[in-house]
Amino acid sequence: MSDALIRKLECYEPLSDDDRRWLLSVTKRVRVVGPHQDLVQEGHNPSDVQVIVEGFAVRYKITREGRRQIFAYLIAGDFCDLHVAILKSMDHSIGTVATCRVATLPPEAVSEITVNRPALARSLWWCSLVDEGTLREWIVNMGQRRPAQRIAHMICELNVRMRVVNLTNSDTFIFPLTQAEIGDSMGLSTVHVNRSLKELRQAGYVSIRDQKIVIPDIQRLIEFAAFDPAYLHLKAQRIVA
Amino acid sequence: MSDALIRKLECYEPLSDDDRRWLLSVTKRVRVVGPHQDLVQEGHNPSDVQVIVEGFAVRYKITREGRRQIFAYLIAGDFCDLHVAILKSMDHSIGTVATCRVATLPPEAVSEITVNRPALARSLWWCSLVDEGTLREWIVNMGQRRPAQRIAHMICELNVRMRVVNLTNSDTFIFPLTQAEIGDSMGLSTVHVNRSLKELRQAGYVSIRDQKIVIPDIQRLIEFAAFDPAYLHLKAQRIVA
DNA sequence: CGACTTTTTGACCTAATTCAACTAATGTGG
DNA sequence: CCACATTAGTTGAATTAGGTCAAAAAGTCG
Repeated sequence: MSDALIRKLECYEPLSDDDRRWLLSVTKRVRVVGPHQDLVQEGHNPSDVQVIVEGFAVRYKITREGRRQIFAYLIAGDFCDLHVAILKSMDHSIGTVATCRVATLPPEAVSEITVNRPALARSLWWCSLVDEGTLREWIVNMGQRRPAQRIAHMICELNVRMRVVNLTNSDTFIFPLTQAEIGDSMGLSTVHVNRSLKELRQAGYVSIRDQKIVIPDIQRLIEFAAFDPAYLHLKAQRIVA
Repeated sequence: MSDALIRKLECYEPLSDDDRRWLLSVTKRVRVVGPHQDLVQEGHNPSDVQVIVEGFAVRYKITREGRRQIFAYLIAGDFCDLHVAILKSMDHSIGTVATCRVATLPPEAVSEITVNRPALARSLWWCSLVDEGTLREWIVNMGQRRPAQRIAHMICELNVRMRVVNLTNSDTFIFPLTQAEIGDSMGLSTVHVNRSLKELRQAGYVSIRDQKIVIPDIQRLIEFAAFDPAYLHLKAQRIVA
């Protein structure tokens, strides 16, 4: 279960047995957080670093006008707040969508990494650079792609990330967002998300049913979405598609 | 001139005299790059880290369909490619807009920082976290704000950043982007940028003329744009507005 | 079962794009 | 320095993509 993080990190560089063991031990204690709960809130300053072990969460911000923008999806193996050591306060919130199991690394674990485990530190740095690349691609998506293509692109990305942590090997995975939440992610109205999904479904690109995404032909979807996974910076090409 | 970087870093934490001197010496040699040149290209893997000393550049990506999305503005004191040490290849390009003076840090300088200058390393980490926050806010901007507000928000942000590096103290600064380039930044057509700018100008919020932005009343603009600079994580509040 | 949320659909409307023309600026070579 | 070429900004009109509103259908959960 909690080896998602390890699987992910090893897409960058193999870990030593010792680092692997240490990570397992330090992420062993998890708590369960129900759906639609905040893991961290904007303005707060958590002292611990949280890692999603299982479930689905999102990074989001609420504007003064009360509109919500979601700008990242967090799945097993993803860090919530690596920034903690440097920044004084969160500039956005993180909320669960589905029930999550969350591990908590105390500040000592973080300093253990930075001081004594340089290989791990490099891997975490890689994570945060990939997150940054993912944000950039998100912007490209919102700015330059038509709605259906936009959703398709997001699905292609998630499919790759799910494969990395072994949550799919057949282009089918759990996706608990509502259409309203997809809309808040992509800057679209709920109604238009619904119509775009219908378009995708009717064209045979994807279907979302019972909180599950099914991609009948991933190559066709990649083509349609103009998806190029370079920004995920995976070493292992086999994972991509 | 080249103290822009120092000014910026000191928004996070004061530097030691030694670090300050070292930074000055290492960013002393600059080259001049004309307008509309790439400083780094997608897919390439530069070995040096570049810092903008003067001028204006953008991070961008071209989609398969040939559409350009700009997702970051680089001004004096900004790093081009801190990722170099970790990632094998750039997932986007950086191009000048106006003529730039660019300093180049060789790989040795980077390892000097990570190995012997932990305070500097922390400051650079802070830079990269702020960049990340800026990307998130960019997404909020594109997804949730109306065009005129979106442009206004971008201007508020730039105004703060310009003040940090001493490129304005009177809410007036050089802004060399064309309306087409603003459009590519914000996901808007050129025509609509033009109309939104007209709206902003007529309402007395901002005017862009001769490559210069003038903000008559920054508080009014901040209010209109719903701008909250928390995501820039500046220690010195006086800088904000 | 009944309350509630989510999905789906239709009708209407507005915001934003596209197309096209024109003006204003900027730059270039003779 | 001027004539010409090129790029950038401005405006109007037509079109369309996407949003809003409203209501029904389907699914979820106590």
